[in-house]
Amino acid sequence: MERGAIPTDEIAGAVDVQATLESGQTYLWWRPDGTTYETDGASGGDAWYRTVVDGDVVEVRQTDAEIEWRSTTDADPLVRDLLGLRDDLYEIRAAATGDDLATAAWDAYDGLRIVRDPFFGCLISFICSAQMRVERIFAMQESLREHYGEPIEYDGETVHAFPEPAALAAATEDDLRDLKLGYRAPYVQRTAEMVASGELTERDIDGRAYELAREELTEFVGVGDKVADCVLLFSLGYLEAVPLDTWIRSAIEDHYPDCDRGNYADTSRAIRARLGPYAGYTQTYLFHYLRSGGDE
DNA sequence: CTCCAGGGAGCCT
DNA sequence: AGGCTCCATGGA
Repeated sequence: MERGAIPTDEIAGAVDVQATLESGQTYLWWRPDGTTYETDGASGGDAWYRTVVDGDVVEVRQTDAEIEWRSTTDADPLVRDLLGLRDDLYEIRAAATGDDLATAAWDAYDGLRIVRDPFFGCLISFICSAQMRVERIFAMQESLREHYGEPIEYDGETVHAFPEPAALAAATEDDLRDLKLGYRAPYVQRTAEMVASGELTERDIDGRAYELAREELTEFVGVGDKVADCVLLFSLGYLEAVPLDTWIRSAIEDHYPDCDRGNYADTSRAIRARLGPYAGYTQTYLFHYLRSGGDE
């Protein structure tokens, strides 16, 4: 096992690992100590978090002046990527053009960064997110890992990676329904099949102009505009992407009513124009802030 | 009991 | 393009 630490003062802007990993933007990290998000939220400040990327286990925790990591590999560059530590939060916040609500959200969770999840895991987890509570989305991904993920021996225990596309493609709809995926089961199976067969993959999407990339993503089964935006924002680094979910729609209704243009594409353009070039960043702060009851 | 959760597909006009 | 309706599951 390799270990290392990234001094926080090397990072442009604040870092808050707990806010980053528990704000509902990624479902691919978990606490290896078994404590859960939400219920033990206040105690997660110095907890370890674990994920698996390309067969390597990666663990991080935040201490006073460092982001500490342990891994099966030299994970320093990987951790910087995964947690958005390369984002210049000073610049990003300076470019944010919201209102009092946006300012309050940024102030409340300073240091929350946009993650860069691996593409396939991000895609599947957000397909699962449809009409589902945050806590249960975590549970569904854990179930997928335990049943279909490659086992890795690590520090005396067995850790399961997120399933490979071929593994989920080989599952049947009924298999996945048994894992309580509900009507999302066939979406997950068919999308996994598309990736596994090469019909549509990350390479066909990453790098394309934002709106084209979003449209392309909706070719996956179970992926509409909202889930596509989540993948663009939380995996591929399209920081302008604003997932229009129930929470941000409510915020638009209350705080930016003129941005509601009646359809997804036009409302998206209007809210992006309102929030600035890193609109997805502000959206994620708003989502976490509103969902945590900060607007009360 | 009803209502709802980080929506999307299928079908209709 | 825009407007239904249905879709599983579990907690409030």
